[in-house]
Amino acid sequence: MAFTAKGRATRQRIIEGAAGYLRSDDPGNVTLDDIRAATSTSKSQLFHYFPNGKEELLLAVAQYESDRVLADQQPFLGSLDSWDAWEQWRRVVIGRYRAQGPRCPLAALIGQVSTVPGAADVTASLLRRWQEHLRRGILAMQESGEVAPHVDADRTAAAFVAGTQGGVIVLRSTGDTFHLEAVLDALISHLRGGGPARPAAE
Amino acid sequence: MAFTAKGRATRQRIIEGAAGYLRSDDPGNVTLDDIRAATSTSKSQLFHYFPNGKEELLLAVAQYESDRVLADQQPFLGSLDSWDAWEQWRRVVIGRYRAQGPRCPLAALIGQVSTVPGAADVTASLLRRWQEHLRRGILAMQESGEVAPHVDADRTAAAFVAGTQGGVIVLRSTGDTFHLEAVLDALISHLRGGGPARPAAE
DNA sequence: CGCGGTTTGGACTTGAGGGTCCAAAACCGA
DNA sequence: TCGGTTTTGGACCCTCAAGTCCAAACCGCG
Repeated sequence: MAFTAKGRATRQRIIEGAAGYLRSDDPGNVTLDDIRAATSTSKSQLFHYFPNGKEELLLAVAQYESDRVLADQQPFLGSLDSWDAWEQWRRVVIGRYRAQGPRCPLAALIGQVSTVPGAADVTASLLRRWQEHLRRGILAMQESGEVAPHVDADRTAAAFVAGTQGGVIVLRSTGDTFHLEAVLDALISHLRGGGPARPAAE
Repeated sequence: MAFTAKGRATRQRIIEGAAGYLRSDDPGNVTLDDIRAATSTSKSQLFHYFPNGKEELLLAVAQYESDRVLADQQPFLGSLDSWDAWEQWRRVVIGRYRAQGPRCPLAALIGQVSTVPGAADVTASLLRRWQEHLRRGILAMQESGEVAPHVDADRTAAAFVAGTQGGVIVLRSTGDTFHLEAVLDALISHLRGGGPARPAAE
């Protein structure tokens, strides 16, 4: 089972080719033949590099795609330490998803392998990393006094994650970013405005 | 093609049976045989009542389920005219989805028929009705002076829709309602706190 | 050059599942 | 009761796609 350099290159080519295929035109159901065609490989190669078949292959692609999701939000996501950075981040997120349109390769993938146990892990891990970046950003803002100290950073980060996800979901069925923008604006403004449930006697 | 009373009853039994089956244990892929088993019908009945086959059947089930989504949030969703109503609504939503757990019959359905054109319509229609209820609620709150008049009701309603969707999505992969609660709290508190981007010179 | 391995091509098998069809049963109005 | 219509059962067909397998090509190495 030791792959040579050539072997590893082929494996990678399969993953990237499959990812590209998924990103191109909405492919209701992906078949191994589609992937074969998109990557100019043979059936035996697919099973050679992914012995557990389609499941394993799609999971690898999902992993690959999920890394891109966060990478695409950099460098802003990594240093949300000023209101300007937050605005930039918002811009990048909206731009990215507007460009992507109703197609979401990751969602499509997860949909196809939702039955296998590993799929949930990929999603969960992505969400966790995403949320962690946001949490750090909020903490940084608190340290520099731009966000009120009583804000629960983790919970607010969770709200951002949920909001973004929801915006993207809605985008998938409506095709426009109105909801995504609305929820991001609401949450950022909420963050600016001093956090949850200010005591009445403030 | 005119169904008698008995026929209509059978058709309905199929829809409800299929919905029940989808709601029960996570059924990766639904097959007509699954539905047959779950509803004690024969193949010919399925095609008799849904001439376009699986597609049409699942779409009908999706429609049925999507009506339930809103019905489950009543009566609160229909009269969000006090902070108390909003809190009750929040409670009901969270309770419903907590009970549902990571399974989302509607999402599962849409996933299966995402290729057929009608599927997007079912989702879009559901989201539109949902948002409209929220919008009315916000307007009512503005009329009674509980929400600042400069809040954009439609946009804020959109933020709620996106947030809720996202919370549910995250719930699907983590299994708990932390994110859903966080985003709902953030948005409600945002609403209470005076809305988006208050002019600096207020 | 020959010998181990890895890599590749592609024909073949297999099974699942959607959809068709016909005939039997039940139903209903006259 | 009778004839037409609706409803139901279930055997059958047919396609599509995952997975298997074997042999050929390739590649490095002594």
